Amino acid sequence: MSSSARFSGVSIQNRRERERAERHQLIIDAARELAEQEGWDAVTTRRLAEKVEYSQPVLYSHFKGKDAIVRAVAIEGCGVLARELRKARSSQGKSRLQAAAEAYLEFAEKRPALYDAMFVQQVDIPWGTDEVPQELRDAFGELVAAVEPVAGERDLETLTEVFWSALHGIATLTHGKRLRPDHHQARIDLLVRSVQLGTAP
Amino acid sequence: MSSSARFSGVSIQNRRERERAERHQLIIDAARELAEQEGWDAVTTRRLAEKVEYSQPVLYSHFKGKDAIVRAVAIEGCGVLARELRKARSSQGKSRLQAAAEAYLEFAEKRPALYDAMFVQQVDIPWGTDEVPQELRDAFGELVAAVEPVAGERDLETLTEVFWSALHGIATLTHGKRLRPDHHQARIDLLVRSVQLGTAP
DNA sequence: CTTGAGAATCTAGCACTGCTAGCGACTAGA
DNA sequence: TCTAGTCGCTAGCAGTGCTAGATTCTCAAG
Repeated sequence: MSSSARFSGVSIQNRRERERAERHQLIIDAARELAEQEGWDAVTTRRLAEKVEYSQPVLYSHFKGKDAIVRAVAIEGCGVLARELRKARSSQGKSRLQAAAEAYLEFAEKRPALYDAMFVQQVDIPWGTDEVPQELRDAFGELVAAVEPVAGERDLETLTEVFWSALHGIATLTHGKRLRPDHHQARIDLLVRSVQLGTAP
Repeated sequence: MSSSARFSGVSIQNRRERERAERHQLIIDAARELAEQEGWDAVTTRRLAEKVEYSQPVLYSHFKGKDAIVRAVAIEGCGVLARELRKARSSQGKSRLQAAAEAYLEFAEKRPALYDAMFVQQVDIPWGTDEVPQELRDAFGELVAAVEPVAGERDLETLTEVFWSALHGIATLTHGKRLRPDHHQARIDLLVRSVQLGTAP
């Protein structure tokens, strides 16, 4: 085998891998778009395959199953949420806590399908001691950073979990039309004030 | 038609209606049991029909579809939750708020399938201006009653919504293994304290 | 007691789901 | 040019929710 032939082979292999990675991303994007346009019920392997213009089995050469595709969308979504929360850090005229709460709930409201994949559908993303995806760490880290200034003597991580739970509860119950649509801002203000109040004076 | 014949006819009709009502309840109970034992994924129309020892179409003579069965289970579940919260009212040694929070989360943890039907799966139970089932009113009413003593000058219903959201968030995130299993009690205490703190001194 | 109308129930099937075995075409290296 | 081996496709399986149409059963009237 000549050196040029070997080089050519490697190059072709590289191109193949690149194309494969692109198609991998194409599937994730198509799934997210389909879900955002028509809901997760519309995301069937057949429709997804049609959207990416391949046959169904191709999906299974990239992902172990439909769940794995949803999981990939969810993890990307965590990255988006983390960036949104980071942007909110620098919003003027309100506390970090308030800004984070509003940014979080705005994300949940504007991208309900994405939010659903991330936190409502149980897609067993590793969360405990396992290898937690960086996107998740980032998102939770942003919440910790928002809570930190008001934690006072209270345990930071526990307080963040409670704050997050309240936001998550508001997000899902609002989406399910279980809370009065007006009073949305009042709930946010009340929550933020409650979390702030424990600060040591 | 003789008078006795008419009476007999009415009686038979009554018996029929009674048997029909019993079977209606049998279906709901079977669905709940199946869900609690093996999860909602296992609740298929076929397995449910087998469990009640009728064919599938019988289910559809009682309910418009599978969703309606889940909804019936969910509404009954709200009744159960309401009673649990009511029981917690009279627990000694802790505030009403604390007792309600613990009772709510214990219910969610001990009957995850039932909780899922009630508040996670979106089964569009009427909630807004429509005819809201009494069971739902009762359950939310119990939460309002628990929050009322500490509301102070804050809007009672809004504060209850926030409190409920936090409980719901903790319940679902705990179930999805998103929160640290130890620290459960710490989260409850922190939440209760935060909600209490706003009370006018 | 027989009979026939009407209700109650079941069988069988549809269109869909996630997923996969196995075939055929195409590619790349000898 | 020939031959491995990869690649993607067709076709199919077992399952889903749901329903049309046949069948069985019930019960009052004759």
